[in-house]
Amino acid sequence: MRMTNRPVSIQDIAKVAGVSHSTVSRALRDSPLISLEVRQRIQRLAQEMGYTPNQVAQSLKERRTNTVGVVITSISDPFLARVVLGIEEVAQAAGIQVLLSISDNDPQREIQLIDSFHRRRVDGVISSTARIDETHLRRLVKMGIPTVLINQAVPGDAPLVRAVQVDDYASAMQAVRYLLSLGHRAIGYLGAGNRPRSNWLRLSGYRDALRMAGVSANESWIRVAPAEHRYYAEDVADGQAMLEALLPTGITAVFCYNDTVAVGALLACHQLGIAVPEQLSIVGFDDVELAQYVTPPLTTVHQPKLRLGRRAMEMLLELVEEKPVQNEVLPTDLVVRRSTAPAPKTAPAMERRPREER
Amino acid sequence: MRMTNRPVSIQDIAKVAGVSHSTVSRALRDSPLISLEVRQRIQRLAQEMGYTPNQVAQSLKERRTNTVGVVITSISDPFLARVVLGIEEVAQAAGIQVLLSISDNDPQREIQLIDSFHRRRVDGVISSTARIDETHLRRLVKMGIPTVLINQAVPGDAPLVRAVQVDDYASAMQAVRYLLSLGHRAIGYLGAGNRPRSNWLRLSGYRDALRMAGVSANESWIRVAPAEHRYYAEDVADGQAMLEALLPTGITAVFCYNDTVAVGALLACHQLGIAVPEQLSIVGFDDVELAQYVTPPLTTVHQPKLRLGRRAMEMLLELVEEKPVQNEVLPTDLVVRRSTAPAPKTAPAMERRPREER
DNA sequence: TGCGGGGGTGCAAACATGTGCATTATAGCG
DNA sequence: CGCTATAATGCACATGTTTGCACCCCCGCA
Repeated sequence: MRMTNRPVSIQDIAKVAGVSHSTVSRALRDSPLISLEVRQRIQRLAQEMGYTPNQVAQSLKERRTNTVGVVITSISDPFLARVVLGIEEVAQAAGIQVLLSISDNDPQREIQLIDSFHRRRVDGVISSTARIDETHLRRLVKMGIPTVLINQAVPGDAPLVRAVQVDDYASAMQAVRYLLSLGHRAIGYLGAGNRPRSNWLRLSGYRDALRMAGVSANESWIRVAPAEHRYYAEDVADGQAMLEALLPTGITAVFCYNDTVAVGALLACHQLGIAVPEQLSIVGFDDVELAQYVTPPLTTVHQPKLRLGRRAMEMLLELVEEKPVQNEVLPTDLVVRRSTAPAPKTAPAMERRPREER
Repeated sequence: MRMTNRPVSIQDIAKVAGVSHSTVSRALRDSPLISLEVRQRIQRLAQEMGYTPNQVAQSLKERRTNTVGVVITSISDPFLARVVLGIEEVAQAAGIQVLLSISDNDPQREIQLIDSFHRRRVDGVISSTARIDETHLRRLVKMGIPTVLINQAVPGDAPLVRAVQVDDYASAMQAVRYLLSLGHRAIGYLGAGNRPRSNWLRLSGYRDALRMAGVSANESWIRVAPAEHRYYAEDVADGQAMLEALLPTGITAVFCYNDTVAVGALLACHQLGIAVPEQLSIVGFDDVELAQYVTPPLTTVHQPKLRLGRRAMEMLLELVEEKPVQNEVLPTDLVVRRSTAPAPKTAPAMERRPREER
């Protein structure tokens, strides 16, 4: 029946108990300096009065907030959702709070977010935004905020910045080699220009796999969605449009930047009456849940999304504790489902037959 | 070239400028009490020294943290992802930070999270967890924390608790009536027991729609996944299993608790060789992105997910400002895609034909 | 010259907590 | 009986910021 709605402080308890606030503070932390009797009385009192320690005061004193800032480009991207889940899991276990912020790939906003994190004195930052530029990183470094990057390039000279990654280049290469092993030669690439780094790495893996197999490069097989596209939801539409534009080149398979683009491609095939995988094989990247549920289920490169998130958080905690920590590269797997098949004997999938009406 | 890595405070600036820290504080907030000359000099100095105000100290003083806690059951649920996006959007615009926590539908953990929010002195809480029980709410109320619930029941006696909702009952009714209008009579229901309230409401809408159409109730048409299932990802498997169990009852259509369950049902049909919508019509709920991308695209009840999130945050802000705020119900739409068709003339979809090999 | 007033600045308290040090009381021992 | 060691508690300061109030200085006016 308190009249004021101000939460109770140790001062309030001290007044009731007839001791000083220091005694209460010590009693609540079970300090042996306080006699057992008083300790128990105060603890009971705190319980009764509904005391909850004020973490902002503690943070001010301890110079540590037990929070980390997490920047992601989109929360609708199922890849990032899994990563965040991994981060959250470790964070909760360690008693630290996640400040989640969404940047929509807007550099302007990213700067604001980083400033906001600094004002709030987060203990560290995890970034899984696609194109953090050097400027932001320098900002973070200058502020002395430990930072872990997920699937991003790590600058050489930054002492408190680490990264967990996946080998985009090698993974792409493995995927394309699998298509080659199925007899495909005319293989397309559908990229995402708004993730410059990973797109470039996957594209390079694709190119080198072809080159090493003796397939002469054909630039018209390669499409990359414009970098201005900022929202995750655009990936599907991009995939559709790019696949349609790619068809006349006579490809028998496509390797896609990610599963979402691949789903777009698949959708275009459905609409154009192209049979997957009989006429066209499709390979994605990420292995998001959706990949299993489309028809046919997607062959794709599995990324250990939960582990990426978990390790990022673990590394960040170690960084905060000033332990030495190394950059890490986690392994991927090619998971073969039903969207890929041996290359058709006949000429490429150019003849469009109208889809049977239902 | 600071040696210490402690961020600069107004004290530090004061020392350099040869004034008191109060003067610096006022100067930085552009107080007319300070002479223009000094004000500008200090502002320039602050800039040079890389000063960033310490928000935790401010929070302590102002008794306001500009943070809100958000509890959701799962981040992988695309419905919640959109809701969170709406929340974030409004929050960022208002300069407040979102503390995101995931409960995995674990009551134990939810209590911990609410305590953690209280310790951190969040200004308010938004909950979109499926089965917050009275206990938690009482806790929040007793702490005097303004709270907005999304798609949850709002207790009558709680002054600082409001809700934004969708009319589950009416929406379900509308969906089932649509199926009835297509000539379906044997209509199944696939539910989710781990969302007791909304599941019950949707089930009731389903029941009443049938009853009002003069279709005699058949309890064997109704399946509800066990309440113990805690993870979002289980929805798909539940949908698959339940549909398979339902088939022998001779239904020609199913209304599903949400799109994810519906996708499970769809998947089961693909595997069992049942043509959708020719042999079986499927209706989902939520209208998540995925609903458009499966084949055939799902007919579903559209929930205004972004708006739910936005309004929740807006209402919370008003609540914090001690303005009067009303509970709200947002409208839904039935969006008809290609997973529904008139009821087949022939007997129900019982004859399973093997799926053609590919 | 003395006084009032106003512009400009500093002091100190407050927010809630933690902790080194001083202080008090008590008991034990020479 | 007095001194010292020890147990138990309070004082005061620190964290970084905001703000009411007091203060100082100078100018103008009587």
